[in-house]
Order: sequence, then structure tokens, then C-alpha cells
Amino acid sequence: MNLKQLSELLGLSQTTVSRALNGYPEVNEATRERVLQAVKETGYRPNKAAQRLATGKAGSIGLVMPTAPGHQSDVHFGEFLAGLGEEAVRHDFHFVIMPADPDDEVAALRRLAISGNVDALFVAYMRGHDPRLPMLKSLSMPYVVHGRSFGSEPDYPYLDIDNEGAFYDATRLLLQFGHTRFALMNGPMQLDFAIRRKNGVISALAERGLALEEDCISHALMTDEQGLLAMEHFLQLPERPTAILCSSTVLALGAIRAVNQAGLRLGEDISLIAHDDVLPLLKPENFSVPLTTTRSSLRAAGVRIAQRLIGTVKQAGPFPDQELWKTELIVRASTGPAPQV
Amino acid sequence: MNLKQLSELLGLSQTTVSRALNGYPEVNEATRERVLQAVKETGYRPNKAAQRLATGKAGSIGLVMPTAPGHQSDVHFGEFLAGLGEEAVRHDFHFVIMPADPDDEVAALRRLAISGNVDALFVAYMRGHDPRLPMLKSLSMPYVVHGRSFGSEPDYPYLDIDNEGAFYDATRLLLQFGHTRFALMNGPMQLDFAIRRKNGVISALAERGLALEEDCISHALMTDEQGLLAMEHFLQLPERPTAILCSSTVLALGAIRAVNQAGLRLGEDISLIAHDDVLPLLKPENFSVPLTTTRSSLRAAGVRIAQRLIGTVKQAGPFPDQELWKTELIVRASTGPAPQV
DNA sequence: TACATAATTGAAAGCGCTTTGGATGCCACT
DNA sequence: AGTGGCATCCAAAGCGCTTTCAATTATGTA
Repeated sequence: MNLKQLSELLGLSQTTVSRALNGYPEVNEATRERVLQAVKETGYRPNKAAQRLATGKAGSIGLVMPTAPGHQSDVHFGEFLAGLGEEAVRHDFHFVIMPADPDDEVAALRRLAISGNVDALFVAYMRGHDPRLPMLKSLSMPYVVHGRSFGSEPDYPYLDIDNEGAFYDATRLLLQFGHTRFALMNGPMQLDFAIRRKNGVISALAERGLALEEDCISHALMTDEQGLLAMEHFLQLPERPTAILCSSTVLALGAIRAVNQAGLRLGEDISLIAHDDVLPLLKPENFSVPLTTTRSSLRAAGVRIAQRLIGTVKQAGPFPDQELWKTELIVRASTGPAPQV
Repeated sequence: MNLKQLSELLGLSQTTVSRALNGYPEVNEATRERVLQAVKETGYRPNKAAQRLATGKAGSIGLVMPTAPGHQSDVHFGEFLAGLGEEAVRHDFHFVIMPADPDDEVAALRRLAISGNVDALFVAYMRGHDPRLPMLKSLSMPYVVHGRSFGSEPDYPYLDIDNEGAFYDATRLLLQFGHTRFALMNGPMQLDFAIRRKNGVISALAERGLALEEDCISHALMTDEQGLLAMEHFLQLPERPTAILCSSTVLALGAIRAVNQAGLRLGEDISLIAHDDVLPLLKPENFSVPLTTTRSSLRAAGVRIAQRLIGTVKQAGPFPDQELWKTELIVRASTGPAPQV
């Protein structure tokens, strides 16, 4: 069933039927009713490809999913997607996901944009001096970035959390508890959030005249396995750190296992603060020793970005171009006074 | 830059350029070279919407993502998507993801199909007597189901793992260890895999004249929190089970916490076997007591389904319509002889 | 030399929709 | 009666591509 058939069935022109469907005012209410009724009976749905071709819009947001054989999938991606989806479903938008090798992201993004089947782009996993940024700017298509790109002029539309502030605050708390030996379990080095979190730790320490030793920083994929390895490494250091900052509850999972295996007690021998993206899978309050965290919901960020993107496409703006969300510092049992030597 | 402009630039007709690009044989090799060269220089990309409109195909697989405010995102979804993506990227396919309220899946799937912007459909989270099946059959669009639908005639294309066999084998192992009191921590009751796994346990037990008490079955979302709750419940039972079958390593995570909190030792007081979807996030061999598991890679399933779907669209078939993958039973330290009373 | 055959290219129709630029009829008002 | 305004509706063009059908030229054969 297509527009032509439907209009013939109704004895109307395609024009009128189209207008009736799209809510244009110049069609008689009785006629509109008749059309809507016919749509219900026939189950007619407009062909999206044709709509897109005719209008240049088709209610879709494009995003690139980094993937490759051997490339580990990331829980955070799924959670974020859920947020995007939650908002998109309210507006009858959908996503076009282009899987791409992580080495090919710039090109993949461009292909996606030029292919003409998305109205807007979403970009995540920002890195320092991210090469996608200049490309996006040249594209004349709406986009929103999740995160920022350290080292690039912040003149692009983004939504980010205050990573530096979060880790600054977390570090300060531990300092107040009297800790002096710190370690940071971070995400991959080139990622923007990792850079900022590290800066947050470093600047809080600097205020007390402390430094973060190279030995006490790990950069790794955020899996529990990597957490375990990193923590094992920290625990073997001659000057064992007593305060751990951790970029993800997933990493914390492994880290805590290492702590337990070493016979140490979390919150007493070792204090740990993790960043909590509010993954439903892994609640910090349910850890055997509940985790002190810096919290910001990844899913909420997804919802908000979808709002901005969809709003822009529908010209429902204006939206602020840059948003920086504060995180919450939630104190639970995994942090405590530094152990007396 | 569109086809018309490109062809004018080259002094050729749109026909010839189109043919050159799509690999038709009736174009002079020299001409083809010239066209390809121009494409490189101009960065021309065909408009996918127009292509789809003209051909009815556009290299895309549609899937419905269940989502709603309050609906928990599922790690398994992301992992599966990674598998689909890994294969799709090799064929320049992409996904169209339609987010939909879980109550509205049938309609959402139909909308997606009729919208005319996907070539094939993928469906997961199968339930018993799944209402999407009759709809899919009526659609005349290729599709592959992940899982099966208990109670429906198995005459649809699917890829499933042998859930019943997996849990049958796992149960048998525990029986051989002398366990007699079993409990099952399962996924949501209506899901097909949950039904089959339960059947596997029940039939293995039946062979020894044992039964699975209602008290010893939990159905819940597969999060660590639910795992904790379920295990706490089991441990309070007057006849405490000593053998636990668990539908996910995520559930196991919480379950094990409950075991530890109760001061019991995994692999001695309590034996546990979990199903392992090979989530990179959570490796059973890294648990503090490594987990005995039934294993089947979700991601590999994604790759295979993408192969079948893409192959069908590209007429590269034939593919078997039904595939049932065996799982592996991998014995680690979380299972041991039943404790002597 | 004449004619069938193959190789290469193009004109134009069509995919299903939106939208521009009229038509048409009806009414109120002068 | 004549005019303008309004409410409705429609024909046709156009979005950017593919594909059918036909034309043109090059090649080979009798």
C-alpha cells in the first residue's frame, strides 16, 4: 500500500492525503478524518526512504559504533544507547548505527553523514585533539558530542560531565582522611575523560605538595580483569598506595578482588573511590563493602543528548551548545582514614 | 555532489556512471577508472535514501531495542550488537535501531519493516508463544531470530544455543558430585531460554527421582542485585540448597557476594554453575573462586546471525534455517562434592 | 563489401513521497 | 453584477538514484 493507492482508494489526490497525514491546516477536517480512518484500516505507512528523499529528513540519528574482531564491546556504550533510545522513542526517531573499525572512525562518520540517511550525528569516546571534530564542523549537519576533546577549542556542541572536578573532589576527600599515597586506575590514556580525571587528581594533590607517581597510574580498558591486574601491580609497590581513584565501577570490581586476595580490608587498609556511571548492572551500594563514588548517570546523558539532537532537527531549539554536568560525590564504606603506619 | 553533477563533470550519462560504480560489466574499463578516480577526488557518495527508493535495498538490518524509562539496559544486548557489527562492517551494512517500549514490540517491528528502510530484521529476547513470530512470517522480509519460541512450531529461521542441554549437563555434573538440593537462578520467566534451562534442570533431576521445589527457583532480571537477593533467599531456606544453577555470570556476581556474606565457601559449602555468555566485562576465570560455566559466546552468535541476514539479502545463500549450538561445560573451582551433613 | 554481433553509451521512466503554483467554488461585500 | 478573500483541493515537478530500452560505434565474418 502506497500513497497513490491510498489516495485512489479515497478518491483524493496524493497531495491532499499527504497533507492530511502531515497535519497541514489547509485540509478539511472531515477529509482528514476520512484519511486517518483509511490509514487505520489499511495499515498504510509512508515509505521512509521516499520521505527522506523528498524532504531531506527522516527522523534518524546516526552514530558510529567502534567494533572490530577482538575489539571488546563496552557496557557503557549499551547504557548510553538506552538513554538515547528512551528519548528517541518519544519522537518516533530511530538510529542508524554504522559499525566501524576504531581506526576508521573519521571516514566512517563522514560516510554516514554523506550517505544522506541521518539527520544528525552523535559522537562519543572523545580523545584529546580529536580528529573527528574538524570533520564534523565542516559537515553542516547537526551533531552533539558526548565528552570533550582536550586540546581543541571548545566551540562545538557538547555534553560532558566535570571529570576533572569529580576527581579533584574525590582526591580531596581522601586527602582529608589523611591519605598521602595515591594511585589512579584510569581508562585508556588517549580518551578525554581519562586526561581530565588525571588532571583533577594531580591538581588536588599538588595543593598539598604531593605528586602522583608514574608507577601509580594505570591506563587500561575498563574491564574487571584490567582492574585486577592494575591493583595487583599497585599492591606490590614498595610504597603501597592507600588511596585509590578508579575510573569505573567495572574496574573497581577487579580491583577489590585483588584487595581481598591480598588479605587487605577495603575502607580500612585501602580506600577506594570509583566513578559510577549508574550502570544498572553494577550498583556500588551493593558491593560487599559499599563503594564511595563520584556519580553521573550515563543514561541520563543519553536522554539529554537525544533531546538536543532531536530538538535541533525539529527546529524546536534553542538548546545550549555546551553543557557541563556536575557529578555527585557519594560517600559510602569504601573510604576511611588512612591507616596508621 | 550528486550523480547528476558527477556525470556532467565527467561528460558521461548518469547511467554510465551508475553502472561504473556498481560494477556492471558493460562499461569500458578505461571509463570505469575515470569514474572511480573522480569519485575519489570529489568524495562523492551515493545518497542511500535514493538508492533504497530505486532498488528497494540499502544494506541495512533492522532491529528493535526494548527501552523505556525505568527499563534496565542489558549488557547482553550490547555484546550481541558488537557481534552483529563486527560482521556488518565487512559488508558495509548498517543497523537501523528502533527503540520501542517492550509492550509495543510487535507494532514497532511492523513499523520498522513497513517503513521500507531495512532489508532484513533481527529479533531477540524471544518468549514462549512469541507474538512476533506470526507477524514476521506474514511480512515477506528476511529475518533471523536469536533464540526460539517455546510452544511455537519451529519453522522459522533461528539461531539458538542448546539451553536445555546446557543446564541438563550442568545439573548432571552436580548430581555426580552428590548434590541433592538444587536451586535455579533464572532470567525472566516468560523468556524462552529461561523456560528451556529450567526444563533441562528438571529433567536431569527427574532421572534421579529428584524435583526442583518452587521455593528454589527465582526468575528475575539478570543484574547482580537480583542475584544477591535471590541467593539470600535460597540461603534462608530450611533445607538450604547446596547446588546452584545460574543463568548468567552477572547474576552469579551478586549470588557469590551473598555466599561470602553468609560466611560460606564457594566450591565447598555451595557449588555453583553459571551460564557464561562470554562477556568481556566479566570473565568467570577471574572470579575470586573461578566459576564453572556452560559457555557460548553471545558475540559469536551475533556474527553468525549477521552473516545469515546479510547473505540472504545479498542472495549469497543458502543458509541453514535452523541452527542449534552446543554449549561447552567448563569445570573450574566453584563446583565440588556435596558437603557431608 | 555487406551484414550480423559485440561493446559501449544514453534517454527516459520510475521508485514513493512532498511541495509549489495554480485551480475551483463559495461567500461576503460593495 | 462584480470583486476579493477564503477554504479546499489537485496536477505536476522534483528529490537522487537504478534500470529498461534503444542508439551508436567497433569488430568480426562470409
